[in-house]
Amino acid sequence: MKVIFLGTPDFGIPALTAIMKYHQVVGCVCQPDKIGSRGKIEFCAVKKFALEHNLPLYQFEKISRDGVDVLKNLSPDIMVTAAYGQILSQEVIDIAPHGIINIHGSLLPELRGASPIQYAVLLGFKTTGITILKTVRKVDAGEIILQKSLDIAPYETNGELFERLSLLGAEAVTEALNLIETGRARYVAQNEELATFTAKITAEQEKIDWSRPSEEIINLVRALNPRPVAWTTYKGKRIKIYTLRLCNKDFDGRYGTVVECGKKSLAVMCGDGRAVNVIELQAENSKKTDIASYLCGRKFQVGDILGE
RNA sequence: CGCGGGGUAGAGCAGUCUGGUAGCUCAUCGGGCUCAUAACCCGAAGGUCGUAUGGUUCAAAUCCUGCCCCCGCAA
Repeated sequence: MKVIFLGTPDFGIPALTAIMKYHQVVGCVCQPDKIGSRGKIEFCAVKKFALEHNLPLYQFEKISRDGVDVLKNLSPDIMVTAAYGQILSQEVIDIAPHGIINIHGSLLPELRGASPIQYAVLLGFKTTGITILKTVRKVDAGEIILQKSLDIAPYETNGELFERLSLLGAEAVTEALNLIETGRARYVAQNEELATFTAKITAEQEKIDWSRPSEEIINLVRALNPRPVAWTTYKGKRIKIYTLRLCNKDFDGRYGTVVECGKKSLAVMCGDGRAVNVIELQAENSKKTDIASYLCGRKFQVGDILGE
């Protein structure tokens, strides 16, 4: 089939790679270039990939306004979206005879919206997966073509899960395209009553609230790893926290207090009376390091308070 | 020209303001103590202080300049 692929971050790369193998990619669409950190322009993963593989690339400020005619002229059989990042109008949805299918990183109808993978981790889900669904005007509400599930490991980070799901998404979309091409696809409506919604993680959420229970803090930290990373403060300076583990020792103290500080370990009290060990962190102006290295050059003392 | 911080032994940092032959913690190697140890004690090795082998100076990690790389914030 002639396929137009719409995606922006690396989530869609495995899927795009798989699609190229079995179909003709007549166009790639991604979000316009954005100014990255410190004013440099950064190309998104899909753009880099398209350039490397000589795929026709399109970047629309607003696809529903600027892209319809362009994409129509490519006469695709179907369009595939994977974390593209723009809401699609009915006009866009109707461009291809087979419409648009979307690769979504959750088991719909749970976790619709912008951040399904982060929220699966944030909420401490034990299982999640990939849903291939028909794109309709209402976000992530279309009929389901197929789903594949995946167990989430106890301390798995968003980044790790993201990568596994992107691979699973490639498998799933390959199967789905095959079903559609051979006319065997079945479309199953979602149960609207079970739908839950995820918004983008806000900056407000990134600051660790040590008064929360240990498990919740651990989930927050791993949900924000590797980006945008949870943080706390120490003596007025911001420290990013990449990895926490539940501490197996018992301590007393108010939340946010450093209750243990050895040569290679640091434990902080949480709101539920349990402590967590800081494993990986990053000070301002430095790189991410493990706690042992961190403590070589910077000292904490038992009784220090974090987050104030 | 968005704002700011940094590049010093394998690692993480101090020293830079107030120029004067480089220091701390961890790791490494050797030795000791111990029933034993990731613990403790003693000792050793390891750096032309990002780079131009640039400028100022009797003397530069430290002051001035160009370049490279890294990071935080804001978008």
